[in-house]
Amino acid sequence: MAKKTGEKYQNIIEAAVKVIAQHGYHQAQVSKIAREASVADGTIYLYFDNKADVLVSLFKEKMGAFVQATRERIELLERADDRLRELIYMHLWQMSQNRDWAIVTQIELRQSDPVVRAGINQALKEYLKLIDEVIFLGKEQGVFRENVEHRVARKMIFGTLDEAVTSWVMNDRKYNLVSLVEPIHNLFINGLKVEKQ
Amino acid sequence: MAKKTGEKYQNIIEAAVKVIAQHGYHQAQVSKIAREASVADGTIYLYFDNKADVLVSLFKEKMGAFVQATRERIELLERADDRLRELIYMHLWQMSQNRDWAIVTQIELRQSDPVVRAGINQALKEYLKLIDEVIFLGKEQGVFRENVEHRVARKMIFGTLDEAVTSWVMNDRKYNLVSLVEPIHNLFINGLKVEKQ
Amino acid sequence: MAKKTGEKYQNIIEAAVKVIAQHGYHQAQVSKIAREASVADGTIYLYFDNKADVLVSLFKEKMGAFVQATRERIELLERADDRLRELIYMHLWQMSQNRDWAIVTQIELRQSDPVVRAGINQALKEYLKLIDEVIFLGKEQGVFRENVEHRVARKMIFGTLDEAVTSWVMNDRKYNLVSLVEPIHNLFINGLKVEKQ
Amino acid sequence: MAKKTGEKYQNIIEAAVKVIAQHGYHQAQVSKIAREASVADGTIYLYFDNKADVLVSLFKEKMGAFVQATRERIELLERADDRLRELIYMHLWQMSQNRDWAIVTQIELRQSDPVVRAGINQALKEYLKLIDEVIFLGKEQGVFRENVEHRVARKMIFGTLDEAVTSWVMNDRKYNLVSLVEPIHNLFINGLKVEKQ
DNA sequence: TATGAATGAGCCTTCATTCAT
DNA sequence: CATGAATGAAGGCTCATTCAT
Repeated sequence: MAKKTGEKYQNIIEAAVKVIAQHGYHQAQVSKIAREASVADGTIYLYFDNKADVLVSLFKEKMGAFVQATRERIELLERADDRLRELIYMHLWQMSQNRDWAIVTQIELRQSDPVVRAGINQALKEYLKLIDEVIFLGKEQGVFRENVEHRVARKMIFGTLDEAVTSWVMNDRKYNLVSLVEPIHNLFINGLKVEKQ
Repeated sequence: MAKKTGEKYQNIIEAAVKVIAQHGYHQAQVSKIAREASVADGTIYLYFDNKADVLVSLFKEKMGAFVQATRERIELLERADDRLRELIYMHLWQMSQNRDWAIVTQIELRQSDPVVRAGINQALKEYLKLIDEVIFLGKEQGVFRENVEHRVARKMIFGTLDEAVTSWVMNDRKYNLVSLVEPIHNLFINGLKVEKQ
Repeated sequence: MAKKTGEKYQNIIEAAVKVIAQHGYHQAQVSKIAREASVADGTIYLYFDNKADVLVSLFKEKMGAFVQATRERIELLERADDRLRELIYMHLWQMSQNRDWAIVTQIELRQSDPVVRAGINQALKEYLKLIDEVIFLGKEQGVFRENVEHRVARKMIFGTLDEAVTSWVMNDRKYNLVSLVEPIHNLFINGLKVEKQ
Repeated sequence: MAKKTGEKYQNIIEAAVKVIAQHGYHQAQVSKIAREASVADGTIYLYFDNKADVLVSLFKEKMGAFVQATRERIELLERADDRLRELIYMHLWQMSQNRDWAIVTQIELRQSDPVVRAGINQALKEYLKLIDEVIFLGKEQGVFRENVEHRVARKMIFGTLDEAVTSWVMNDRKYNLVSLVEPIHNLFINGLKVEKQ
């Protein structure tokens, strides 16, 4: 039904990101997005099934690019621990590069209704799969412990990065997010404990 | 103006948790909460300023008890690493004990509007402070590394636990959440890396 | 049912005048009047049938005193034109003496619902009767023209005074209302026309 | 935001007059007005900012036409006393022509809240200005006395006409309002006093 | 394809009144 | 007589979606 291509399709998605970032999820009415995209309200329904579809599509498009960029970069590296560092870097760097997107993904889109949430979670799986791959590789390479539960490690990696970005956005991005790459990586690899002498 | 005590006050909060867990945030109308609490709609406004106040109060009450219970338990232990394990345990155990509360806190309340969010974040700070205390203690005791950034560690601990519970709720609680205590604690303490022989 | 006497009865009426003058008709809730009168909400219903009854009683009490005071004063005078001047004077003087009452009667009570209006109109009749008496006397005395329609003259007298007070209240009582007595009386007696030489 | 023109705009205003006249101000819900105008509730908000705006617009539209029609008619006449008679005639005639409008303007709209009142008073000023013009002209022409306070005269003229129409509406229009033109005019011009022989 | 005017379902909150104490 | 906690009905407004042009 909805033609999910074309210049206007992209325009609408960009407009939605901008409007949500600027006015917040609850003030991002269809008509406001339409105005920002310089189309009529009804035109949005030629490209999307409904408002939720706009939000899910937006997340999928952006998240798809996000994951792909990350994957391309980490696959240039050999060792799993280096890949992990690169994944952390890409996550924080990409978020810090796009102010609007960070606000939308960390704050605003979390207010959305169950339908949108379901779509978002679907899109997130691709990213979680990427994280899993790094963990599995690390085990294969003997770089990560065999007895690490990969599901737990995945939660730690994603949960920490997510919390880091949310916290950074909520604190009005007062510090350099990328500066957290090394401390986070260090913590993931070495844990909290003091090394035995 | 609002009398924030009494049996009805508690009833309304319990009713709100139940209704939100059962019907979702966007279907938790004041009248539905009132019916569940066996009071008239107007009675809610004798105890709360408005609907947002119900939600914020609910979170503060529950979160306050959550933090206090956790604090009481961990302070029985000496070592920071044991306290961390107890904190992880209490977090996961308390969430797994109360199905409704887990749904409300991990899924539904995140959809709330900025006013509610602000109140929630305020209440969360107390918990983050508790996590910080454990980290600082660990450094003092020489159990955790001095060079660990406590803000980063705090994000790791909270982010991981939060993600773990969310994931568990979203997967319809198919597994035992408390079984994650040891793997998570192990990961936090030892990190991913293989121990040198 | 309602016991329309006693100290509290008076207190409630005075409280109602004060609250309405201060907060406006639409912000004059029963509970606010009760608090001002230092009684419980329910107590009001021991002295009045309902809220409308408070307002009507209030108007009747005050208007009764208003009319009686006016009547007593004008009956001291012989000539109808002097009585008319005194009536104008009493109307404007009494209103200018009691700020709250002027606001209540000219602005706030006009916003009331039909039931209250009906009660007010009833109470007003006594005053209109007094005006009529002056007109009839004037005709008898040969001071006022016989061919003046008394109903029309009554409307002129009441309408003008009413408009004068309303206008004065709405302009924040910036001028001395009593200074209008002579001009108004003059206009009533002589009309607009230039006297023939 | 509100598009204050078009056929529907007029329809809604007419519907509002009808509904208010028929059911009273406090029973004139937006949905009732919408039904009467054969539009959806929401459509009203395409043409008006809110309910108060409907009422204020209604008054302004009607009052504007009222004043203009009166102005056009009186300006055909030379003498100020003739103009005054025409103004009285137009006031009473226009009111007696439109039963609903008379009820709305004399009874129902006076119950409105402060916001609406403010809008109404603004619109009334134009009419008071017209009355002033007649008074000034009369003085210039030597038809009215120079020492008549124009503000007082204005209050007499408006107050009397307003009271006459209100009284007529409240008495269920049992008599012919226009029959009051001559007596009122006579009273305004000649006053109450008996002419000296 | 594109438009944008029209639709109408849905909900938080107030406050006059009651009645058990 | 007096209290005041509890009741519950009622309505203005928003905004995603449609459809005639």
